[in-house]
Amino acid sequence: MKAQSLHGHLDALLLAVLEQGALHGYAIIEALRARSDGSLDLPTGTIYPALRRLERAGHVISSWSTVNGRERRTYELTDSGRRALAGERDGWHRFSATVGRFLGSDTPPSAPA
Amino acid sequence: MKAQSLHGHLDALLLAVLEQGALHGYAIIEALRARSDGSLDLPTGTIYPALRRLERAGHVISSWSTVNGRERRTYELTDSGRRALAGERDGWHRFSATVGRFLGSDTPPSAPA
DNA sequence: CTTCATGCGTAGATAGACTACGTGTCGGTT
DNA sequence: AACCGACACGTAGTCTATCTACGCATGAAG
Repeated sequence: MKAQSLHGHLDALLLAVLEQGALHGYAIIEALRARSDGSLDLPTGTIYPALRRLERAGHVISSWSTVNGRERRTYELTDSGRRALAGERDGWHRFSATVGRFLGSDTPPSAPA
Repeated sequence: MKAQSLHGHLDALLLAVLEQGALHGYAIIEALRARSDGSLDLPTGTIYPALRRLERAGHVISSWSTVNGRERRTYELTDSGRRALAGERDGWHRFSATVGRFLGSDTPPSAPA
């Protein structure tokens, strides 16, 4: 999948993966890849700047730790981030409903949690 | 809605509106606005270049006509365009399913045609 | 005659993700 | 011991697609 199409929806995805628990950058990339069956294989040059944007915006906070001699920066959602996520979720639903109206809204209902 | 988020999906939308019949540029804009309840209000500077892209790609063909002393350029889907639309549709479904898996895939099923 | 809706079009700005680098550790292979 | 791949972070510059802001022209309405 062309991640090109992610334009404007990446922040929402990042907030969403962090909703289920704090992760460090590399793990976020793997989480996105895993939960999308490999469709979303985003390069570090996309993820790290995005995370810093989110941190500057106050939606996440980061903290360093050392694991196996490797420096990790772990990101965690803030309250502001949780609110932002709710907004992004809403925006996504409106967006996908609108586009779906043109391209066929029959998105096969993937099994919910 | 920020049309910003359309990035990469605009061509699909254009092909989709043309699927139901040939239209000229201005009418395409109105069709998008109408069928989206005003959510998609795209400026001419977005539409016209996009249509020319599609024409260069062979997905649409245009023809001039004069109506009420006004020059109109009417666009029509080609076979290639129809095939492209099928692909875009497929791509959209995969995309929205993937993103939906993270943001909640519960897109309310809007009534089909 | 001025203004608004219709209708086409281009040039330059802007935004957001991408490519291509660069740094360093750890573990396994040769 | 040298090397290479996985882990883990990060930045600079490019690229693509949409947007903003124009410009031109006709017809109808005030």
